Parts: sequence; structure tokens; C-alpha cells
Amino acid sequence: MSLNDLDDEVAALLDDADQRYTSSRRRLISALQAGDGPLTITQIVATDASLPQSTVYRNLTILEEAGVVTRIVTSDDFARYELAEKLTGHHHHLICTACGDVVDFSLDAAVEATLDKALDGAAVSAGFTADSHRLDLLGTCRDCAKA
Amino acid sequence: MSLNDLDDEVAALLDDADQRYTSSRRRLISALQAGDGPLTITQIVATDASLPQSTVYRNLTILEEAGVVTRIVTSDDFARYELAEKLTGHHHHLICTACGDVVDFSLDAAVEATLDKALDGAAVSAGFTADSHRLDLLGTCRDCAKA
DNA sequence: TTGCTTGCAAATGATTTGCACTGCT
DNA sequence: AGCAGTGCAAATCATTTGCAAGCAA
Repeated sequence: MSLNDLDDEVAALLDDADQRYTSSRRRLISALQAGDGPLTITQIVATDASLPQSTVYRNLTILEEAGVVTRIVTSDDFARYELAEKLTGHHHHLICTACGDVVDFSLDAAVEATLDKALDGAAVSAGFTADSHRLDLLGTCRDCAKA
Repeated sequence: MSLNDLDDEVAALLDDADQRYTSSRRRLISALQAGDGPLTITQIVATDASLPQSTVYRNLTILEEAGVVTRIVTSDDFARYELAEKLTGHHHHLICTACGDVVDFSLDAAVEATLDKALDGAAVSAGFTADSHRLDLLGTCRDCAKA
């Protein structure tokens, strides 16, 4: 998705949620768009120092409610945020257990299909209404493997 | 795994880590064993009121370092703990996005095999050393669907 | 004894919120 | 003008830790 299309999508989602697309929010979207995986609040503030932490927290909450971003918790104490799958497409995360960094990756459509079918079966037998799945790969990233 | 076997396994793991198998720790294991999914600290304290919160936190950390339990963060603000897969076998989680409750489930071995192969491929091309995967199904549990 | 464990209460740190100010509309 | 958004600083709340007393080797 191009930057302009993304912008339009975000604007539409915010409008649906009766929220404005302010400059702080634009800057947030742009910071998230720039990363190659979900970002922590600290990383976002470091990227764009003109954004105070409280504004980042508050706007990410609003953007999450509007369906623009997704909040992710891996294991460490910092929540991470990324653009919603609606905007970026379905994907998964490589989580480095050494440094905590998270990088996106995708799976073959055939594998996803197999997986979804199996998950649906499991959900049904547990009396569960399946909504979506979340798949992470835990391991060590290239940089940490070197060290 | 029977209760006694579990006990022996835990004892061995703690011994390897130069840790004692105290009565607090036994009570924790027993509480975790009783649940049908990972438990929050609050749930554990509610189950066994003789355990002070600080002891629960401290011992769960030690049990985690010894490889006896695993800490899980879903999305809400409470961490959850479960017995390590080494003890219970590989499984996944059904996470209710309404009430936050988590229940275990398993997938067919064939699906797991397909998945692992696909994940290994993705890891390699990202320069990542894969360790394990984590797969959750998000949705609504039977109780919350009723409401 | 000697050191690990416990339990209370106080400290920490990510996240949230009150309030006064600024800027859209 | 009138209300939403912002930024600072103070408040919250899960989690961690200091310390004195209890227990195991």
C-alpha cells in the first residue's frame, strides 16, 4: 500500500470513529509505517522527539479503537504498536528472545489455509468463536546470534 | 503426566537449577496443574489464599528460570503462568477477547509439522535462528458469546 | 550456624489521567 | 465561541525489592 493510499485509509477509519486526523496522529502513522515491525513507545518517541509520551500513549489508544493500529505484547515489559492488518495485510512476527526486537514475516497462502482450517476445527470443539489467529516465531536474530 | 511424575520432574528441574522444592513452590505447581489453561497471579492467590502475592511473584520467577513454568502475556495487563511445555506437551491457546480467559488446545501433528517446516523456511530467509513457535487463536468463548 | 525462603511494606516503572492551554471548525 | 487535542505533572497499578524473621541443610 502506498503512503497516500495508507493515508486515505487511515483518514477514513478515523472519520468512521468520529476522530480527527491531527498532526500528532499523522506523525504516529508515519513512524509506524517506517519501521519493519511493531515499535515500542520508546522507539516512537526516539524517532520523533517532538511527540510527548502522553500524547503518544493517548493517540495510540485512539488509533487502536479506530482499528488503525494494533497493540502487541510480546514478553518484555514494553507494549508495541503496529499498523492494523487491515492496512498492512496478514503477517506474523519473528521475536528475538535476546534483544526483544520484532520483525514481520509472512507465510505461504497454502500454509495459512491449512492452519485456518485446523484452527477452526479446534475452536468449534472448544465452543469457541474464532476471530483471528496470532503466530509468532521465537528465536535469535542475526545480530544477537553474532554476539 | 501423573501428579507424581510431574512432581518428580519439577523436583529434578529445580535441583538442576540449585533451587529447593519448598512448600510454597509445591502449592504453586499444584495450582497451575489444576487450571485448564494459564493462570494470572490473581487467580492463583484466589485459589490458594495462604500464598502472599510477593511469594507468588518471586517463586514464579524462580520456577520460570528453572524451566518449570512459562510466563505468558496475552494482551490485558495481567501476566499468566502455566507449566512449561516440557511438562505438559506442546499446545496452543484460545484467548477470549471479551473476558481475557485462556484455555489450552492442541493441533494435529501433521498440521504442526507443516507449520514448523514453513516457519523454518521463513526464519532462515530472515537470518533468524528459530527456537519455538507460539500460536494463539483469538475469539469469543462460549460464556461470553451467550452474554 | 549459615544461608535460602518468606511476608510485610515500601519502591519502581510503564501507563493513565487531571487540568489548563492551544488550535480546529 | 465551543469543543477536541495537547502537554505537563501527578496518580495508578502490576510487579519488584529491602529487610527482619523463619526454616532447612
